[in-house]
Amino acid sequence: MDMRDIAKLAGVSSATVSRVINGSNLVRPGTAERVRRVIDELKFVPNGSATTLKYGRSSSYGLIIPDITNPFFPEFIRSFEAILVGKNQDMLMATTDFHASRMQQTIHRMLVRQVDGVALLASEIETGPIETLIRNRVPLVTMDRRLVGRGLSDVSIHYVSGMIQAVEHLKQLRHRKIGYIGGSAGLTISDHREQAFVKAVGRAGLKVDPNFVRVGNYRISGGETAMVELLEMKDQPTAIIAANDLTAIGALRVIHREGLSVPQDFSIVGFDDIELSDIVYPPLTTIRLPRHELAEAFVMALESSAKDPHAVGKQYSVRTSLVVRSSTGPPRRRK
Amino acid sequence: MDMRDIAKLAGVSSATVSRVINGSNLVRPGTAERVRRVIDELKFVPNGSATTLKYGRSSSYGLIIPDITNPFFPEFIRSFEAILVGKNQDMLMATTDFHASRMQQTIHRMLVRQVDGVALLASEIETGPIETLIRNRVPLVTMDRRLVGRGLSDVSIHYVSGMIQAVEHLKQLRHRKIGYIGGSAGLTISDHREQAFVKAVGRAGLKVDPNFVRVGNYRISGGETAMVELLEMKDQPTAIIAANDLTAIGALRVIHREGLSVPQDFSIVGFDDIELSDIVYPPLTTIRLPRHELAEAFVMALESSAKDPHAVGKQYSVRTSLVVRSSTGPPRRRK
DNA sequence: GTTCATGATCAAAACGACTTGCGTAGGTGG
DNA sequence: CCACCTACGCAAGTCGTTTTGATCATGAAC
Repeated sequence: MDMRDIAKLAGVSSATVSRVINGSNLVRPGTAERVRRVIDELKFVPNGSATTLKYGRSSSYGLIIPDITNPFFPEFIRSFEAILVGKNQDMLMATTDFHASRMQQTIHRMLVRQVDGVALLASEIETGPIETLIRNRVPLVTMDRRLVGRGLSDVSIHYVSGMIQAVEHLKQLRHRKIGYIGGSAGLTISDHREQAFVKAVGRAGLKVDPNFVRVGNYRISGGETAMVELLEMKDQPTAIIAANDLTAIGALRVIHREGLSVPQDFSIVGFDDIELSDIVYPPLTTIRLPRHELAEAFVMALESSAKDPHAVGKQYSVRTSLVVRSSTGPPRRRK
Repeated sequence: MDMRDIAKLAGVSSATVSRVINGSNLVRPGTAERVRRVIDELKFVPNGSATTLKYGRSSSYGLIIPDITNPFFPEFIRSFEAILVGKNQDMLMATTDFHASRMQQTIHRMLVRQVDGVALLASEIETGPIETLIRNRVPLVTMDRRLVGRGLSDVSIHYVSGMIQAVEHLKQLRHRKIGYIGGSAGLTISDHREQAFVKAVGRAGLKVDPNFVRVGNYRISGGETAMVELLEMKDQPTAIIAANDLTAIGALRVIHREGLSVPQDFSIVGFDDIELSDIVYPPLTTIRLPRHELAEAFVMALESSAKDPHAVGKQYSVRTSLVVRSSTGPPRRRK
């Protein structure tokens, strides 16, 4: 069943049917009504691939994330999709599971599908895939890469703002020795977060003890091993900021397992503010990364680049801020 | 850039390029190599919409879920997507957020995109959308609806098997009064779970006290309110089975908040076995719903229906089984 | 009653990949 | 040297929608 069938049954040409569907005002109301009735009756749905073929645009965006199991992403996706639905755009989602080959494959599939743009939230970005996109004039929006170019925008996260609030908060509680458990080594995103920590501590007039800075892997397990290491040290921090909430939760678990308590023995600050952070015990003080604003920035960037793929992209920024819950408090006076 | 450009540059015809891309053996290796080089150099990607238009199939499946924020779904999606990637199929994901209008819209968009089939994991299924799909000969696979037909398959979850294990486990621990916190009222999926509970309790030779059976909403909040109600009763169950893990976690939180402990005061059994259930304190004994097998069943059903959309679908089934952790134990002798 | 404007509609071309039947040039085997 | 095969080229047609310049109808103005 195609538009011509509809046209025949409604006694018009396929051009008129097209006009009705697309809301052109060059059709008499009566004719439009007649056409619409036939469409409803036959439950006709236009063939999108024909339109895509004609226009070279599919009214869909690709979304690439590393790991949908990290609760941060579903919360982002929900906002992202909701915004797109409102604009009659589809979402083609793919996860890389941290494999470069998956990334290549994914991008290829998105090109085949003629997506109007790609949102890339995976951090293990190599130049190859990016070039492929640029070459095919598909706008790309990255996260926290801080590089823009033709058809290439970036949404960076302003870690420092929230980090300063967090350190300030801990300082007021009289913490002086603040530790940090980072993300996976070798990712620029991990560097950014750590730099923000260092900067914030410096601004608070405190010192960063390199021994108190550990690496993690953005997952619970990473927080656990790092915390175990910290507990083995003679000199220990009294407060710990983690690169994300899962890492903080990992630290939390180890602390509890050792019979210690939060925030009496350690104050813990997470990062992201995933829903989970309000559920664990004690509810996590954390630096909130607003998912909805992030999604909005991505969509805005995608749209503006899709409109003019030739233009140079923009740099967007999303601020972070502290959410105080119960995992932070004054340090216990140690012996 | 299209196939003809490649053809020109490689000094062959577009037919040969097509043959190379699709791996026909009617091309001399040398020629194929030459063509491939040009493709790589120009980073040419064939236009999928042209192919889709020609063949009426898009090599992509739709996936509709109610709420991506429920950790059950990301874990499912990961498996589902991984399987599809292996088959060179794309996934078009959409969430309904429990709105019927979103569902309609979503299905319409999937029809426009010419998906080869739809996996519907949302429970608030009305007949309208389903009919639309069937009318357009798009295979549909539902979850736990237990109805099949032309182009309509179903993957049901064998709740009873795991439920019997759970009740048996509790019985051996000497629990006699087992409560149940269900899912949202009015969903067939909630009925199935509750029926499985009733059946399992009956088979264990125990009785179901209607006062011990409460409704929830598949979220933490539902588990909380139901648990509050249970705690207000004079006669209380010693063990509680929940319709899903989030519900169980909600119950857990209330119990802790009241200064009681698990499993000393209450044994708690969840359902699903989301990753979270191993993270909360105490780690949750739960009835595992194997996500990967579920995803496999869905893909299998989709493929078989896509191959022959005219045929009557099949009924698939996925078994559940108990995972014992630390939230269950012998009941404390009460005063 | 003719002309003109204008609004409504039509017919045909275009988008890009793929197939297909046929043709052909070159090479191989008998 | 004939027959056969292989590896391609060529050209046309297909998928369904949108756009275009053209055409038709209607009514108003003269």
